[in-house]
Amino acid sequence: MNSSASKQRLRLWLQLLKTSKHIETQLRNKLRLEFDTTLPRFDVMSALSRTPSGLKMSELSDQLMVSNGNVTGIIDRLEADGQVQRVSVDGDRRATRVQLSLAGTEAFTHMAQAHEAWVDELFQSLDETDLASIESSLAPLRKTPHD
Amino acid sequence: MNSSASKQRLRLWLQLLKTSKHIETQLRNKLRLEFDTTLPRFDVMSALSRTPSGLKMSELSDQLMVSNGNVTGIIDRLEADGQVQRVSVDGDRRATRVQLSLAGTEAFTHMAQAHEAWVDELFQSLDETDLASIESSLAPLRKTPHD
DNA sequence: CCTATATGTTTTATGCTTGAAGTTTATTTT
DNA sequence: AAAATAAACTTCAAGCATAAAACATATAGG
Repeated sequence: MNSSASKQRLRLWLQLLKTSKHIETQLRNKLRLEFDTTLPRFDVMSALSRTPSGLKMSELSDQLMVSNGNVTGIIDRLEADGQVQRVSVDGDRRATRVQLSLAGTEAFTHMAQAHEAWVDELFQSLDETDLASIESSLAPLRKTPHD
Repeated sequence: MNSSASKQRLRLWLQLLKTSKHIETQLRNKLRLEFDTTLPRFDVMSALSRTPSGLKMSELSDQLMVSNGNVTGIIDRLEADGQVQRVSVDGDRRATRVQLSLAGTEAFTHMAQAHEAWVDELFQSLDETDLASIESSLAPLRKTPHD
């Protein structure tokens, strides 16, 4: 029962969480002030922008790691605002594919540019060595142990 | 405009976020299944447990980095369940101090023990060198640049 | 076939979260 | 001391989030 390593892991987790929250807060504020939008909406649009042909609802919730019902709500609102559209998937009448509309693509292009610059600034303190080392340390954390 | 470092920072941010979300999901599930509680409730109780004399509402929202109104709601529910109690602060009738009740302290003791073990397991892949190096890299991210 | 089971999405109930506005009490300014 | 300002909470409206149930369509197995 290596209690000291255990405590240190716990402390790292709390710091990881706190850091994420801090960055999220910064980005949320900027998105609201400069583009009058929210982080969840931005995240959804970002995922969609990487696949112009669109993503199924379930693919969206997988990628964003949020529940299905959650995605339904966000897409409902984005669709009402004309930023995305639901199109039917042929060959499967259960599924829906969601894609950015023209307006959505246009809006996202501007936001993405600003967003990248904000992140760049927030992460200024890290040089390429730090980046690579943290990335490689984080990767195994996303694998569930022993299964 | 060092675009490559900028892209790498963005990628790190997305991975940081994804990692936090993954860990949070694991912990949330275990808290629900084993203790029938939620992560926000656990976080509040954890903060309170570190200061038996209690914390003011504003101290809680500072520490947890959530809004005031949010804390009000969580404390309302915890209080209704007898896990915490609001006590008045003498010398300032605006403020409230919140502290764990006897039942809350008892419940938290069990949860904290399990929680530490879960985190220890989720972070197994990191040894003390990794832990120290990540901790020191993360710290500057929580300082707002130039101010 | 046709029943069972699995998949894709939405709905429902409840709780979390935010930002802004409101209330009450303290502190500062004039 | 009165008026302005600030601080500590709570309330409110809207959106985000989850888990579980419901619904609709697909895919298998007998």
